[in-house]
Amino acid sequence: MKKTGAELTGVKEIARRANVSIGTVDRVIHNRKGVSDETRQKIKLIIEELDFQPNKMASLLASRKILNFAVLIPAVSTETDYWSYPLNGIKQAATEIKQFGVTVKSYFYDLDSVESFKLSAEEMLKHEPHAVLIAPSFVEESITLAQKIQELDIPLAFINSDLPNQNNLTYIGPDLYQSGRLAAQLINFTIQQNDKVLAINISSDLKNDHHLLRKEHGFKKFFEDAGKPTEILTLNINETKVAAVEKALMEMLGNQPEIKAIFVTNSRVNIIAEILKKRKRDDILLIGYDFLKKNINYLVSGQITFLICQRPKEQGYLGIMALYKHLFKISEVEKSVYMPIDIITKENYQFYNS
Amino acid sequence: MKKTGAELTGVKEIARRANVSIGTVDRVIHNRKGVSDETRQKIKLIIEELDFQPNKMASLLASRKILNFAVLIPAVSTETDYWSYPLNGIKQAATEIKQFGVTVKSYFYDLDSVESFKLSAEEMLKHEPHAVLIAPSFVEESITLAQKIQELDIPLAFINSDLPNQNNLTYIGPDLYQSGRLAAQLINFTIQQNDKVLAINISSDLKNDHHLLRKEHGFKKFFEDAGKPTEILTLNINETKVAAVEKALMEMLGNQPEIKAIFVTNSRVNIIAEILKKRKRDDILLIGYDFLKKNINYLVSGQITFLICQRPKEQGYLGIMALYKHLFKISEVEKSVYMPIDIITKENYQFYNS
DNA sequence: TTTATTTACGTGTACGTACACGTAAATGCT
DNA sequence: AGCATTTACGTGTACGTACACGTAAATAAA
Repeated sequence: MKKTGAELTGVKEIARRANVSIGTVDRVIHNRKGVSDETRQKIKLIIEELDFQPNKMASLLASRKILNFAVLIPAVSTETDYWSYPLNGIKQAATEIKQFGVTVKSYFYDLDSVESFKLSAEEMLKHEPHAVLIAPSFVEESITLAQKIQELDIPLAFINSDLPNQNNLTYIGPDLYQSGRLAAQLINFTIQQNDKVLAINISSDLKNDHHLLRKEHGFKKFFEDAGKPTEILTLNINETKVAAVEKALMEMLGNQPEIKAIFVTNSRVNIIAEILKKRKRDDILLIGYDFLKKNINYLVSGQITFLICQRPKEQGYLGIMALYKHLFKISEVEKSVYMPIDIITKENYQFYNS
Repeated sequence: MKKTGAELTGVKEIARRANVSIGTVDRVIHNRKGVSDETRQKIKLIIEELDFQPNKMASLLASRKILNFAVLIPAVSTETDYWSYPLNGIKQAATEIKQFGVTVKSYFYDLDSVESFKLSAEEMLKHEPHAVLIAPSFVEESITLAQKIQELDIPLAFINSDLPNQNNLTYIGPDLYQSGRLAAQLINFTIQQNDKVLAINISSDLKNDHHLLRKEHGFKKFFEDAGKPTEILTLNINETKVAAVEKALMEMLGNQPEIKAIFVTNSRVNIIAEILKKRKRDDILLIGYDFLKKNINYLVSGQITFLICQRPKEQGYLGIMALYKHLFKISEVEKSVYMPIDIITKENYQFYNS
């Protein structure tokens, strides 16, 4: 640990070289007025020459900023612990930037209730955050919220799903279409000539679940592009209860005995796995989404072969860090960050620190 | 941006509550002597009560530490650009922690020359780094180096491959055995009853390349555990030139026409891909390692089906950050961090920011 | 008992930047 | 010309911590 000797950088050195006080240098650095064009230019030149980078620690210390970030995401439900992963990422980021004077407060909404979204959003805005991270599950309400946030001139980040043209700072999340294609590719490896493939959407609000449609689209497009004659069937199930799903599934499988692979377009793949296990249908390849405990269990026991996963924890982590980097001017933030599309199997799940 | 009002935290507040000066509090915080046990206890109690966390910015500023990190990794060779990825991660980390007074200097060695390793290591130690990150490719020489580093009481991190019992701060890298198993699992999906599988090791120094052996072991163990009668052949090639590889490969394929899948145990899978393409053997499934440009090209064109990858960039990034977090006491550092084992295909490579 | 040493503290300055305030000089206005 | 305002700076203090230095009191050594 060496000490810094007589430094050749810093506002003091700049001031010395320009024959002005550090106050003037400070004004130039922060683009404040009160400096003659001549002096300003001279100082700017010296800053360039020295490649001066303000000492972040000193700067943060002196400015004693306190920033409050707000997060609006779905609550962890009993049905799925998916949102616990982004939340963990958010918490980790919060821990890391706490020392820089940033607090992160999370607000939750119920995925089954638009009303809860609106209420939580309102509550959040009441606290006048300096930056906002949201998972815009409900399209219309999210647009309304995004516009309010924009009027307040607060940086906004989206995770998990994107909303076009909302002047948001960044979007961090999956490319749904492409993940559907990947599922198709994986299935395509094991499929024989006359096998059929089944895509299943399970959601209590099917028509509004744009996620599922994008994935299904990518899935079908792959086979189309591959020029394969493979028949792709679709099963939409409007309920998430096992009994209802079982009824629909078994009817389909009864009518279509050639089905040899099933693609479930979301994390509810464990419901299908449970049914297949019960019915002893281990001849069917099953592929679905997300690193949930339930799903991992079926991955290990063999009912599920592949899980596709897009780093939910990292989405939360990067979302917060993007806001931080923007506000503290650490670096530029990318408008869109698409997460890698990970493939999880029995043989690599141990190392997936979701 | 709110200002901090009258704070209830900080050494000053602790000093006030304990009826001592901040100097005494400072001594307690840094476990220095010169404080009576009684006072020390009182202050420690108050610190706990307040859950006091020293202001990192102020602390860094006041201590004006300047730390030099040294990195010793293989040079980017013309044959493979693999090491450009860890290097990029290292550079990114360097950029991020530069503002905290850390400089990172990289030293390179030639993977074909033990001598170059020793020379670079010596050169590195001359500069008296405060922390060291190395990729210990040569086992014996690395152990010698690790011991020297330990004597100097400098924190040491390994990436890419581990060396047991070297008192290193952390290891960040792949689990080779398990990645071999994963390759086997992927191949196992498409294999028919009587198909044979070929594992190929390509290295100019086969007997010392412990990486390859670990992977091959995992690969074979999978089939063993699965209780499959699949025959696994092995081909060791001591040269990396296409002509030599081609001769060995074609001879093997000629003798064993039932080979339907090939597993290359390192990034030289592109050599095999080139040969298979030339010989129009697209009936063979090919799987290998690493997100290199050459490999990605064959992934896109279809010769290679899967690439297994263990986030080389992240290894470099995390290695540096681990040293940083340790020295700045940001957080505890894990002894071993195994990277996720990623599967790259034609359908997801676009989003793999290696 | 006197002197030297150790213990247990307090004080002051520094780190590099931010920002409020002060103030000469220049300019504008009537 | 006389006064108000603006321009273009300089100065001082603060941020929270680290650390060197100073010093009174307690203890040990003579």
